[in-house]
Amino acid sequence: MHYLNHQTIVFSDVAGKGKKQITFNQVGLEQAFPYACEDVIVTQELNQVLDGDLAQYPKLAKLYQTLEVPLIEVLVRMERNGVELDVSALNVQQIDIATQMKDIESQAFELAGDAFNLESPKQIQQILFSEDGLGLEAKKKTPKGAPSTNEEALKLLDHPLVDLILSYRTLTKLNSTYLEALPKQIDLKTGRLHTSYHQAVTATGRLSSSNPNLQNIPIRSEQGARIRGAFIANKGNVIIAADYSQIELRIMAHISQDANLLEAFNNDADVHSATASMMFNVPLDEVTKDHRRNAKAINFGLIYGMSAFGLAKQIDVSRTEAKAYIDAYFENYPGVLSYMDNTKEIAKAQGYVETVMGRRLYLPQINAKNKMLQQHALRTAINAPMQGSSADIIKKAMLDVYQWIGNDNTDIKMIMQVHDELVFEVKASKADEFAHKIQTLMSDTYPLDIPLVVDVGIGDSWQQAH
DNA sequence: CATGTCACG
DNA sequence: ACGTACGTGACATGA
Repeated sequence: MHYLNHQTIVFSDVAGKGKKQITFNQVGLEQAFPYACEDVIVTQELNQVLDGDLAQYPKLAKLYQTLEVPLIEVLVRMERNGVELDVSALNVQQIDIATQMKDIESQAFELAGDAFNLESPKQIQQILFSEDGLGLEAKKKTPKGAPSTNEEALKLLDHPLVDLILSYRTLTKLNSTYLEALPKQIDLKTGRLHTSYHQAVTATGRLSSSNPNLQNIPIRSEQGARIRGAFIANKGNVIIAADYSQIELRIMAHISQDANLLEAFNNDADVHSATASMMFNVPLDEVTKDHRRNAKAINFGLIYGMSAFGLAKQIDVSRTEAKAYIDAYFENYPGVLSYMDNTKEIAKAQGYVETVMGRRLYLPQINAKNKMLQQHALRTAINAPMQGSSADIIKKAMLDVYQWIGNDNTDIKMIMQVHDELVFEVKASKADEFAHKIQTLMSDTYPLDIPLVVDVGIGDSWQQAH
């Protein structure tokens, strides 16, 4: 509509939608024919228009032609490879979890004095906050103004029921999103799980993954790690997982050229400890866990374009203290401060920011009069070059690794990408050799002038690789 | 279909 | 007075 002033027939027009949707092979020819032909024609006409537009931006055209277009083949290969799932392990875990859920449920009903749906925020809200219920004081509201029952809000309450609710939530989340859903999505022909990667969804240049989303497989909790452990290699093979260490902070060091940050990475230091040592003015061997935890929160905050408020909330200190931490940081990393300021100025002046490979993110709200919208755009301006450059670099690595692997290699397959991590299924007897080669290819620092560290793990499950 | 919540990097 | 650290996708509820 925008480029061709033409309204296309959409898929739901010919196949219906929702539960009543039919598959395309059930659509009659008289309907399928114009839809399918129009798709081809429109694609070709769009290509002409967009190719012309892109030619106005030589740097972007090059990024498109040398990075994004060649990557398509790699993504296709990865989608078709798929990954094997240990369904019986998931079934065993599901029985465990079902037992725990029943247990929690009966305890919760007893405390509440009545049965209720533990998965309904509305009912939880009634139980906890209404006069008929426990009459607790709600500390937080949802965007719509209702009392919030999310984890952050519930942790502020002092009542045994909230722990039960939170535990129940964790279990149902894992059960419905992974334990129940994943086995159903196994392809009957290949016996494996095949995701779809989306190359043109995110604002920053990252990929996304859906049906199923293989980029949010649990890892952080114990039960979660057990689910990840059910992603296995085919018989005779092992999983190799290779991930970039602190890639976004390294990119920040590269772009800002801050002397202290560069030095930390050039010496292969533990960056959070190094930050803590500088900020709190203590020798490296006197950095406590608390120092390091706070420094780590600051480092993450920097990547996200933090405010004193946001940092305060994250590490549970007053806004004044948070502000003091931020000031201490910038005193020691002045290059980072000027980078942040420069980025915001550039964003305001040109209306977009760039990654290391020249990918652009346009920020139409950057000069908005509505301060909230503008501030959001400013934070995005800070974050996008780091998140986006990281995406550039791993995409480049995927091309390099794929070129080495070749299209039809049965000894090694690239099977997943999780933003800063590549996962492979490799012949067990060649695991060490391949791990080393992958590490070498991914460690190529182009276009950064700072070392990139790649952690490589070999195991017979994805879990063991971590 | 909107809302709330929560899984990941 | 409100909202407030980036980017995603999936699920259940309930209108």
